[in-house]
Amino acid sequence: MAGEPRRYRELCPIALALDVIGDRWTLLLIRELFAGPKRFTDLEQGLPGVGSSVLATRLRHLEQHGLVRRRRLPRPAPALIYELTPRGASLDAVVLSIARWGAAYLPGQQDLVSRGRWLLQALAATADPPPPGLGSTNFVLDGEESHIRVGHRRLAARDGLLTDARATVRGTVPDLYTLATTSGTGEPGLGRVAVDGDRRAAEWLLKHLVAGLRSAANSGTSTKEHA
Amino acid sequence: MAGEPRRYRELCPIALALDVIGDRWTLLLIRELFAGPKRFTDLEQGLPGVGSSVLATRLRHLEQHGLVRRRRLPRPAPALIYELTPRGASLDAVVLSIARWGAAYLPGQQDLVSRGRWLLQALAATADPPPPGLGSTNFVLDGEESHIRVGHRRLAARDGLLTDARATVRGTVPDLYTLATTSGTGEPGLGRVAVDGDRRAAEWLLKHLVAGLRSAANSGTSTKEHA
DNA sequence: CGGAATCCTCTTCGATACTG
DNA sequence: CAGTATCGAAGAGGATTCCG
Repeated sequence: MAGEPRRYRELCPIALALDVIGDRWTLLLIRELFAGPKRFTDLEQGLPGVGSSVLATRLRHLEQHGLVRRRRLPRPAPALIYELTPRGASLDAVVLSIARWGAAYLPGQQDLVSRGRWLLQALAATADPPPPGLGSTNFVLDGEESHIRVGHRRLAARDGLLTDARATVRGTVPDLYTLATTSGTGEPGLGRVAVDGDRRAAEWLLKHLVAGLRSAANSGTSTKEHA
Repeated sequence: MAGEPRRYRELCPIALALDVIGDRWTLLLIRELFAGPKRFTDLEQGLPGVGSSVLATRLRHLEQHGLVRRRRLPRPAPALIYELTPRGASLDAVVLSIARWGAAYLPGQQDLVSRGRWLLQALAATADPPPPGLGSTNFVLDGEESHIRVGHRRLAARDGLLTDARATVRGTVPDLYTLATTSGTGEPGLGRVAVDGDRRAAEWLLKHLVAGLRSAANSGTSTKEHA
């Protein structure tokens, strides 16, 4: 029995929004679903520390509010998956603005759980609109497969590999993190990551991504905070 | 003793952002500060139900992270006020995107606490960039003074009255709420609100505001949710 | 094996009371 | 006015158990 969930009861769009997406774990759960449909267990893996009970409660809440849909996959994959509805996907502006604001905290972090795709989502969120000719690229980071798709006006990071990617970048998450957050003098090139396929295309994409992240991280008025 | 605040400990800009602004009440507190500097007691009034202990904890947290600054006002006003730092003010994109997304929930609400300025913030957040010639306007709603300033590319709602406003709109919050959310056939005019000063200017501004709110509320894929 | 419900402990919240 | 102290209630975190 969850009882009535806590609400603000204010006639204010921010308060009404937070009644739906303001609970702990909710926006991170939505971050996971922006990377593609997920099973319950996938979500547990993508939200370290969440606890199955809280996750089930959040999923039910989001389903009731029409942000998430539960769907049974047809054969040959007898799995129950969760995915964003159009209303849920319309949170992209919210998720992007939070990711851009939070990018200022990315450099210099230690002792945090890391996932390749989180870093790719950060890079995609902070990137400028792609110049013509920039190509979608696959990534295998710490053995985890994901990709960055180059769309019309923005980049998007999702799970899995594309069949039509221009190149595949391989390495560890620390490798890419170092490449992205270390302000080497001039152009550090690829650092320790390796490339299959069109190396030029991968270099160009990475350069575009790193420039965007640095710009977002610096526009944070570089407050180092936390006495 | 608060102990260590709970953190996600993920190398992800969204998780790092939510470690700072994700706690209950925090974004609503920031909403209040976007309307101008506030004393502790003002904030309590603007956050019905918060409890002074939680408010003090949130303010300390935001101060430590460099989003909020505490300042002692000089004579003749021996008051301690809280205000946003530049880093705190850089949350405007986050607050705006949440307000726009949440605007879909505004129509048809009942039994909620209402404040004139919250509604003005909602209208300012969802409004399109102002056309040239649109003028700043004062509002007195349920006796509470606030205003909407017409800026370069956006509107902003704050507390208090401007000395150089084009007009003053007077009425109750339900009056303005009805005017804003009731899709009357064609143009409902001013409804029950009254205008001092340039009536044409006030009508134009209100028309602009209402159009923006309706557009934002409808782009929400009108899911009525919550069984 | 995936998808939870249950149980237990700990933290946080909300409300009231109290203090410099 | 600007908070701190306190306390019952609600929520989160973690492990285990259950069910199809």
